[in-house]
Amino acid sequence: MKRTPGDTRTAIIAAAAAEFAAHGFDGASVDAIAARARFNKAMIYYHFENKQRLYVEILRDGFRTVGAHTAAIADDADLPPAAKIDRFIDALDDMAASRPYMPPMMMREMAEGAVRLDADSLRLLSRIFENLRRILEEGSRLGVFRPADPVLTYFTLVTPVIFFRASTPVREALARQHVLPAAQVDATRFVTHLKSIARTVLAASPSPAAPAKQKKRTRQSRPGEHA
Amino acid sequence: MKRTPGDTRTAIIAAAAAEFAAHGFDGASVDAIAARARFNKAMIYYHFENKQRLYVEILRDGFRTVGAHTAAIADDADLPPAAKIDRFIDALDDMAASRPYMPPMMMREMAEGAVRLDADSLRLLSRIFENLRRILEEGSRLGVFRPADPVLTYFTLVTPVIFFRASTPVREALARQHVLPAAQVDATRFVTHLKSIARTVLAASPSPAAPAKQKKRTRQSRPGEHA
DNA sequence: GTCTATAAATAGATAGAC
DNA sequence: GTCTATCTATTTATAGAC
Repeated sequence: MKRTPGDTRTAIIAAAAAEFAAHGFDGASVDAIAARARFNKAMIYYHFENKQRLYVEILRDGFRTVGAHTAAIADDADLPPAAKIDRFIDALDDMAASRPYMPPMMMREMAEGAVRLDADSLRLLSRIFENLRRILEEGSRLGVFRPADPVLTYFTLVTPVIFFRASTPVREALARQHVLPAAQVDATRFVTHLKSIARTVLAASPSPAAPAKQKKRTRQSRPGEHA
Repeated sequence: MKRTPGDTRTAIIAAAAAEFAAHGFDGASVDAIAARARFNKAMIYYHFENKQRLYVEILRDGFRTVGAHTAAIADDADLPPAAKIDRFIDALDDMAASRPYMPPMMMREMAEGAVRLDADSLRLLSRIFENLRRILEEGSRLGVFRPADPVLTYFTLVTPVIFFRASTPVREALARQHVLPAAQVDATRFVTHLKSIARTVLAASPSPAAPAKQKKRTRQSRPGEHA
């Protein structure tokens, strides 16, 4: 149970993230965060200015990570646009997997109009959108995507990932009550599904919806690989 | 400023819905709800057992309405499956428009694992899913839809509507900061976009995405529903 | 850096007057 | 039905010992 120096802050952040995700900003008490981190409440105020700064720091870190990740994808000169979309979706799902507290926190933050996000956090959040927009534009410029509204596309591709992962507990509860199909739908299948939708929807040509009868594309992007 | 009898309860519910949507269950104080309803806090406890019952009642009413609406759509023998999907999406968007507090409340409730929903509320919620499942099955049986996983479909079609409408304040804030395209994307366009995706994704044959030959039906809101 | 103790404000909920 | 006043628990945050 020995703690290495610098760990305290990290432990508090981890505990806070879990509490904020589960109960929201108001529902998560500083006491509960401290208890989960196995520290005293005063410790939190030693390391952080107040509850809100702690909260914002967590979100900001998440936004920054996805922002950097998706920026790298958008910048990759070797990657065709269709592959970039796949990677973009993967980047979101990777965040959700490695930071499971992010989807719930983002859902709540959207729900209350992002009132707790300062300008800096909003900028970081908007960069994710911006990176998607750039990919769409490149695809359109190269003629492989049809012109697509970035906002519409963002909400059809990004938010389902957030929602799906955030709703895992509810889906499991419904499955236990036998109101959902017993067969669990895992995130990997969902992501695959979303990618295929993205491909279909963004395709430039009046291409068919069904891949069944689809002629083999000569040498278009066939990006199945995960990040 | 005269109140007709029976209005008190309604006023409290309206105020509570707005507060819950904006601040969440824990963030919305009974005092604030009472103040918004222009009543005293004690009035709330006269009409409702406690804060949580009031909260659940609001959600339950919303679920029940969409559940009934979508059930009627699924049951409609005259409607082809593709049109039913359109109507299903409309039903969700109608709820979001007439009950703007529902999307935020649903997002928050998902985020915390629906811990406040009793079995009855969960049943009402699951009926919405069930109605979509029935439409998909019918379409598949009739050969006009490809077999589609109802859970995957639910999360690609339903959650974007919720998320999009719940995020209206944030989108507007970002637009004011000029980080989003100035041209506002309105809900109608988004719904149209979603319907076209649904059609493309669900199409059985390598058929065109265009809804060329759909019978025109006046899409009308259900009678006697909430203002 | 970490703790105990406590201040100060606010929460949900109730009693009882009218 | 509606109000004022209040009880009790919990909240964020801080002071100060070690």
